[in-house]
Amino acid sequence: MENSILTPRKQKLLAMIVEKYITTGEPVGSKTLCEALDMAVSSATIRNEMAELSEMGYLEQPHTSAGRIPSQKGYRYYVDNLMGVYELNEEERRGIASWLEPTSADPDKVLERAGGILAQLTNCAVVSTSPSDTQAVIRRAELVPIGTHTAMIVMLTSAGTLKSRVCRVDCELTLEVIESFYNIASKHFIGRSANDISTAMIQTLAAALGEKALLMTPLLVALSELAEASSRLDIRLDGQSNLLNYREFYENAFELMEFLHHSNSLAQLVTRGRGDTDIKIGTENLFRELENSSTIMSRYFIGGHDSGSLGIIGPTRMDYAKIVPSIKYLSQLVGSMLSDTLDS
Amino acid sequence: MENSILTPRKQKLLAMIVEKYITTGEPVGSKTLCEALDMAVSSATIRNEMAELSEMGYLEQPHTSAGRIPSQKGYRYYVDNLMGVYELNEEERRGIASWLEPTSADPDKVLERAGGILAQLTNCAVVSTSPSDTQAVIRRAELVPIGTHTAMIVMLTSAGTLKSRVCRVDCELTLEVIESFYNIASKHFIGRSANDISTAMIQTLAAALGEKALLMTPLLVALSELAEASSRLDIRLDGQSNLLNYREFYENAFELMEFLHHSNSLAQLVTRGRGDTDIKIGTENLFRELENSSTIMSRYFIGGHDSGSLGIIGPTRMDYAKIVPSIKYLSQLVGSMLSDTLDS
DNA sequence: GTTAGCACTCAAACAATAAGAGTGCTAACA
DNA sequence: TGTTAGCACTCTTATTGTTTGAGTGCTAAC
Repeated sequence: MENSILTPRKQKLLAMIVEKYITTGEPVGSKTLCEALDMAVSSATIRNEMAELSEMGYLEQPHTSAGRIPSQKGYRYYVDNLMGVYELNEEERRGIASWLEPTSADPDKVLERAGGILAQLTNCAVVSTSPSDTQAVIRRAELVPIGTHTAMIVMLTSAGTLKSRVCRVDCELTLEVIESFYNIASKHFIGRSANDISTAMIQTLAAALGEKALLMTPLLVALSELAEASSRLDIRLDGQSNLLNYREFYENAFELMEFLHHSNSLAQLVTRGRGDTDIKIGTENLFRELENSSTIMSRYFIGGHDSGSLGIIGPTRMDYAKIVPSIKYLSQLVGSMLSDTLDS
Repeated sequence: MENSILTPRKQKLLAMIVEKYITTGEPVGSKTLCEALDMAVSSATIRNEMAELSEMGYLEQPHTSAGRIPSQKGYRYYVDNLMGVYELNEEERRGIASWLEPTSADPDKVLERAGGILAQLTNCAVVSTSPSDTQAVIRRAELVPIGTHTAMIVMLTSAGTLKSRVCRVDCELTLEVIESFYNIASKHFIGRSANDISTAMIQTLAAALGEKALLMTPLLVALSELAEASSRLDIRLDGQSNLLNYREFYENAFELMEFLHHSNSLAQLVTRGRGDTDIKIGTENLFRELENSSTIMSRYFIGGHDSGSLGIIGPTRMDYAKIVPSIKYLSQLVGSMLSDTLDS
């Protein structure tokens, strides 16, 4: 981007400050830097440079007599221009793979396992979504009688999501009712995209049924609820408690945790990233609750199609250089495992 | 129980101390008690009584110059003998009911809603289990082809739990394969209790299949995994973040949260209580992670059958007198709602 | 452009003090 | 015998002042 603005030495300093701060969590001062530095340059010079970096907005100071810590802008510059693209070595790759592979082929199980691994690897909270497919259509809709007045409605989409709901009808579940359920389902639901099912449509449908409507309404409502549920993202959350280990979250732990359990917000978070792997730092996340957090979101692909997300939420002070390749590798692995089972 | 040991005045004092401490969170001293007390008795007398209560193990002192707080034994005595059985008034009952009722009949939705309400009402973490039935048998087992080599196996039990798993077979999913799946399923799975399906049984089954075994094995494995999953309790957790608001959990927040996400432990917790509503205080919970917590677990009944749990986890310093009736009422409400839909 | 040196700032650590809460004990009292 | 007043004692908490050390910014010399 605008890396021409920073001299090579400033770049090197900024990188060192970021990396040092990431590992120690303490503001880093000119002396520390000077020692850890091979360039034969005195702490005074470094101080000058740091003063300039501060003025430019890349660093900030908790208080006058403390060292510097990277500002949000500093992290951003580091991530965009300075961060070494660390490659996982063979051993690490194998480690991850051997953890993931013995899982059963089931997508949910794969993601559960992947979430666990990533949480452990990064010490952050992990968010992931089940494979989703905007092209998906409703493939089956079944009514399974549970009692004389109770039925379970099951809906299966072509994307492989299965949702069910138990519902109760006021009259007895006669064969006739069941039959007309199947008629309606196959006529108006099967083959349609789950997004197309609106409450308006349900209402017109019910109206058209005339007197039979009373019996069928709860079933239709269940169907539309299921359609709604099928079209909504299934979001997994793993390793949330990891975040409780970071000082920076002590104060607002409650708010942060509440936020994580609020799946609406998570859905926005997860769908927003464009690009293969998307890093958002601090307020770039737009959610007030995340202003001290960074998120790294990555997409996985099934048979070449963009199908889901895998990412983490952690403190801005995180080891981007190590975490990014882990996420990339893992989401690629997840993608290929799911492709094996789903793409055929 | 052994309430004969405590004089009426000691009982009254203990009750007051517990209640005061519950609301303020501060150790309570003799003077405070004396003021809040109608009995015409001086602080000195109260001090004598408190000293005795301490000696008997009902109270403890954080440090010499602090007031007293109830010990675990003190809480226990309070709960067993002193606690007023507070009755929810009509308004409160209606409030809870009106929050719960508009939910759809689906058990999972009902419990989700109930969990939310209880979490808000008690400011604790809420644990609940879906209706389970030890008598339940496998009712349907279906194979839905997803691709040429991939199938979704769906299992439905008579208790109304639906589980599914995607799995992959090495050969093409011909009609023949599907047919023999149904043969095996209806012969060895349908009508059986999920508990009866063991890996040993799967192995003998596979052995008996001879050369067809290779194709069928992944399907059989999936079936047994599903049986296992169906027989396991489905545990919901709500309002976990509430616990982050209590001072007493600040230090071990991470461990506590980890514990809550460890469903094995939760399952033990939830199944252990005998009796209608079961209160466990501190170390009575047997889990090290809960030694500063109390749990209140209640069962709900569907059509007269003990079917599931609803309970909370919170600090030992909780308002037992108010929480107990809330839980009781709510679980009774849940029971009757679920009976309406499921028992027929 | 770099460096040494120095005065300056500020947080963190420490010690000393004071204030206050609450206790236990004793001796007197009903 | 149970109750009470009084008092010395303990221990926490808050406050204040002091010291220490890290780190800075600036200046003048190289």
